[in-house]
Amino acid sequence: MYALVDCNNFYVSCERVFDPSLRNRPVVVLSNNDGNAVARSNEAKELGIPFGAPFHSLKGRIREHNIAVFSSNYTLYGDMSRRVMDVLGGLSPEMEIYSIDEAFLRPGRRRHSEWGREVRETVLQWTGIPVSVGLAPTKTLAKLASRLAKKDPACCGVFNMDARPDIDSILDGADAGDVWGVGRQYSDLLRRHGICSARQLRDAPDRWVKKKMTITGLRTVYELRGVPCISLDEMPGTKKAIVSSRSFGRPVTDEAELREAVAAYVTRGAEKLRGQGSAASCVTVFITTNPFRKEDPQYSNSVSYSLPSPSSYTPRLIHCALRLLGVIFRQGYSYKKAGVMFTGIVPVEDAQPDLFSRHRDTEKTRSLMSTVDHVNAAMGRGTISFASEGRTRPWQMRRAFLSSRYTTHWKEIPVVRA
DNA sequence: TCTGGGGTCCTAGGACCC
DNA sequence: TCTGGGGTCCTAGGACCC
Repeated sequence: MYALVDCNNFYVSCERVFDPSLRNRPVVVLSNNDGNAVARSNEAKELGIPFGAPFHSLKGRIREHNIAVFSSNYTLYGDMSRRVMDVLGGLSPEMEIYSIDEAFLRPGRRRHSEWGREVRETVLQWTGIPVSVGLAPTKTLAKLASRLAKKDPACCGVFNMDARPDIDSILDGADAGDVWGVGRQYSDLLRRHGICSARQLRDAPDRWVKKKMTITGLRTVYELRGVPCISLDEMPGTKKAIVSSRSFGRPVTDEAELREAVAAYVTRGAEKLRGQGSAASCVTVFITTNPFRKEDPQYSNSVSYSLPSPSSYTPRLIHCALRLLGVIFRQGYSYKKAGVMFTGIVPVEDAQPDLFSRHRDTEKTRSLMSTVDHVNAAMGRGTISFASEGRTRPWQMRRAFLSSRYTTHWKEIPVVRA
């Protein structure tokens, strides 16, 4: 038996915890750079604002309906997520944190529906975040169940598929495209073959599914039949690729600014690398102009370099990335985005040094980086930064509607008035 | 002025090995 | 008429997830 616990409109809910005036009001949260709507309150969904709608296309409706708008505040959402997961961890012996706002759990021995209601109430009371709970014999069905828990107000946020005798009609009522693992492409393909509902997908012939949707698709179908094929992953492994990239707040034409941005992205990526005890043996840098500005000349390029020995030493990685940038940078374009990717990731203790190279991570470089990481963790990110990242950073992303970091910064803590 | 930022897995095909 | 058989590794591309 699996449970999927899913935070309702998570980013919006985080904002609402600290600003009760947002309740019952349409709220949207924008992606990085205030680009698109990535979270919407139910009221905003009812106004017909789709997921991913570009902010600039919403301005009329925002004024008209007095919609509250926020920039993404990942410091806040990340910390609220940690709190929710802490609570969930105490309510189940086994847990897989699946995303910032979802976790798979094994319900205890208690009656499942009752347990589900307790989860919901506890998380709400302890964190202020409303969640939905889907219960089913497989993860895929549990995902579906949590959707249904949200859709039907009568189930009060908990949907236990096991307790339902009418499973066929439940699957009849769900689109095949709403099944976990079926995206746009497969959804279109299935529809062309007359498979529209989750039930039709469940009952499709194995051989056909395997041929069209590979082994992954066949697993999904088995899971719809109640045969568990996807197990709980309690210990997510180390990442195999680490990407750090951002769109700029405004077009960037100057190579010096691009160099600052790339250095800053390397710094972030290298922190992540060290955070999981890894080193990277390959660095990739990419830059691109704005593909939406069709009238502008377009250029994008990327280039990789294999390091003589794996590294997680920020200065070395910055040095390497800036040289790569020099290879692909072309004067005369307006750049919109740049990024850095680390691959060939190995555990630090397995990193094979190069016999002939002086450029290798040593005890000294590691302890320097560890000190920097500790200071930044304790005093806030960027307390120690690299000169090449720049000070003013005019290229930084737009975040015009940012709320406070209520839970992680003393100066931004909420004030209670009598 | 204006459109996000991360990740994973699977397969086919080619190079190469004995 | 008939040109082996079995493997590994790597990459690119395509699908998916949040």
